Amino acid sequence: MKTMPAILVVEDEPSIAELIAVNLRHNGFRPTWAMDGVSAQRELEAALPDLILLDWMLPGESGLQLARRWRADPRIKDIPLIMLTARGDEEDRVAGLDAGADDYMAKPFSTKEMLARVRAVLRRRSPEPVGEAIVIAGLSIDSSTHRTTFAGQALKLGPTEFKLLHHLMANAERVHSRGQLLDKVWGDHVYIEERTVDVHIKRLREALGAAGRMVETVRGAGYRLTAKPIAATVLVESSEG
Amino acid sequence: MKTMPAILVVEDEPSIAELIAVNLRHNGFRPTWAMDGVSAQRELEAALPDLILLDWMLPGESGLQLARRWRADPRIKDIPLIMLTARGDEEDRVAGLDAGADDYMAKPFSTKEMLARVRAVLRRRSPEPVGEAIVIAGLSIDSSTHRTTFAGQALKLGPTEFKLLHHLMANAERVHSRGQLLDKVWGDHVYIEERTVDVHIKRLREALGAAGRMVETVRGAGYRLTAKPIAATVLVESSEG
DNA sequence: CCAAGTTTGTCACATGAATGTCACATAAGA
DNA sequence: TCTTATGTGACATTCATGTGACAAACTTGG
Repeated sequence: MKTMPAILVVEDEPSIAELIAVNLRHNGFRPTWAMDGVSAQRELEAALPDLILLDWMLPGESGLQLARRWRADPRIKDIPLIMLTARGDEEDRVAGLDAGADDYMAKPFSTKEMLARVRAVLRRRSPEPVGEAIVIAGLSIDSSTHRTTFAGQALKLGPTEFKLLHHLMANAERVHSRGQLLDKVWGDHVYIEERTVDVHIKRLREALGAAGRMVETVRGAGYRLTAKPIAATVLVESSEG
Repeated sequence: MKTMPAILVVEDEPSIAELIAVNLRHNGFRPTWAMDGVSAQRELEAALPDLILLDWMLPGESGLQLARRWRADPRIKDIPLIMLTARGDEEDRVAGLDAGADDYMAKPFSTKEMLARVRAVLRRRSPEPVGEAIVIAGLSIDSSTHRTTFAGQALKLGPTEFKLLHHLMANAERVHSRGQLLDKVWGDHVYIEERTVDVHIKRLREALGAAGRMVETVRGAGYRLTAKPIAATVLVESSEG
């Protein structure tokens, strides 16, 4: 999960809303809560979420009416929508789908089911980008096949080493501070010791074998992947300007 | 699909059928026409289309009955099916989707809508060639005869394992996340646990016997079918002193 | 319509890989 | 030499995956 998707939960029953929100938050989502159509509308004006969970029965304007209205709004109509209803009535289901819902859940539902449906709908709306292979000085990394080779020889990398190498190769020759690497490879919101990067750099070098020398340390600055590592003892005294 | 997708139109009203066929032909499809269940069946025996447009009201066997029957036929059940109905009756819609239709269109519909739905369903449902055998490293799968062999030996696969293997072989060497497999193998309107994929991978490996090693686990990413499994992994003993 | 067999999705548990952190070793710079 | 930055081995813990069991759904053959 790259970023935490924002999810607007429109549900008048506080206990249910809380249950949903807690579970969403606990699984990498950013839930916001509206208890009726008016406040939901206000939330939508403030910021567009990645997905809407909409209760069928609401005080004031019904969920169905809300869905219909939103589907007519160009800004909102492309946001995935999952309907929640107390009854498993088939007619409701059809009406909900007709109103533009992407999916439908009958209460009571399990936490797992909710998460599965939320993830499925999000997945469907945003197909994962297909990565291309990057090749630098005989070292090749391919994110679609998830394979790494050096001089035709397959290399075995762990998930983190793979992401780390991919980032370094996608931005070769550039120096990355430990903090930048943590943000880009691990993710924005993680709290991890910066020294941990060192350990993974070591593991990466180890896994790369002979190509490990391409991962250079820039003392005081961070790490860099370069096509032409300092192999020979030709020390360049001149200060690069 | 590089070639023009074949579409079987089952519709008793000649004027409507003609309208549909003309529009399809005009937009890069190869329509064939059947005016009732019997001739539709005959068409299907002759050649399997890439998609079926099925009218709800037919003389003789109803569209619903036909759909149910076809969904029970291993050869036909994987062909995308769009139901056409005169009225926008909600119960009909549910019944149609229950019978295994991939989509549903209420007459009258616009040409644009029809083409959009046809394209959407094709895009979703058949990124893989149907009817051709795929052979990779002695492992062969034939979707037209629904047969699988390894080194000439027939293998017995369950329906899900068959689809799973077919998708993996049609996109060999590529890594598929559990979510992607759920979308592509199980279908869009299904919501199941991601871990269920693991179980079916296990069953597939079991059924494949010696070829099971071709199904590789990519930790943290998903699964992949490869022609060259890690048989003789040359581990580089890093004795860097 | 029933009964037997098959397939399917889910769970609970086992297992081994991957991860993050520390302590200490080593190298670089002043 | 002293100080600081980085390399590295070890280790506890977490996490992803493998796997057997099981009930429900479905299929098949009467």
